[in-house]
Amino acid sequence: MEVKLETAQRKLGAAIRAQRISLGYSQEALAEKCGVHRTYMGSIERGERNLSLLNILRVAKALRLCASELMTLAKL
Amino acid sequence: MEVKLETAQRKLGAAIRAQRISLGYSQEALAEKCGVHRTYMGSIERGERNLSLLNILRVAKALRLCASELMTLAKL
DNA sequence: CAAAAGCTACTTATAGTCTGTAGATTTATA
DNA sequence: TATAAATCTACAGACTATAAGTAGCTTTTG
Repeated sequence: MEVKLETAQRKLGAAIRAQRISLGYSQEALAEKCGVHRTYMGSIERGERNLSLLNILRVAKALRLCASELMTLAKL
Repeated sequence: MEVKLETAQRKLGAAIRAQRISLGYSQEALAEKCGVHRTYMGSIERGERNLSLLNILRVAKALRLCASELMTLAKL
C-alpha cells in the first residue's frame, strides 16, 4: 500500500521548493548552501523527511528567510 | 570540558518554558498534552534537544500556538 | 514535606550521508 | 536536424549519527 506522507512535511517541502525556485537555485546548489547532501535535499522537498530544528534553520537561512518566515510560508 | 548547548535549542526551550508557565502547566502536564515523556519535556526546555518538525508541531499545538508563532517567540 | 524539575544512563527509532542508477530536459555542436 | 553532452531531479539501498523515548534517582522549590 502507498505510504501517505505527513501533511506537515509535505507543506514544508513545498514551501522550500517554491522559495528555492524563486531564487533560481538547483536542489544541489541549495543543498550545498545548507551543508546537507544533495539527495537529502530532494527528499526534503518531496515531503519525505522530518527535519530537525537545526536543519530547518540551515535551510531557512540558505533561502534567506528566518525560521518563522519559512513556517509561515509553509502554513505551519 | 563543558558542552555548549546550541543557541537555537536554548532559545526554543526558553520560549516553550515561558509559554508553558504562562499557561500554568507543569512540565509533566505539558508532556502529557504533547504525548511525550516528562523527562523528555524537561530536556527540551533546558535546550538539550534538537527537536524534529513533528515534535515542534506537537509542542506548539499543546501550547496553543502555531509553529510560526512559536518560532517567533523563540526569535528563530 | 511533597510536588516539580533536573540529571545520568541507556535502548530504540529515525534523521541524515553516501553511492549509484535512471529518466527527463536543456544546451551545444556536427 | 539529429545527437551527444551537460544538468537536474527521483529514487533505492546500505550505512552512520543522532533524535526519541524510558527508568531511576537526586535536587530544588513552594
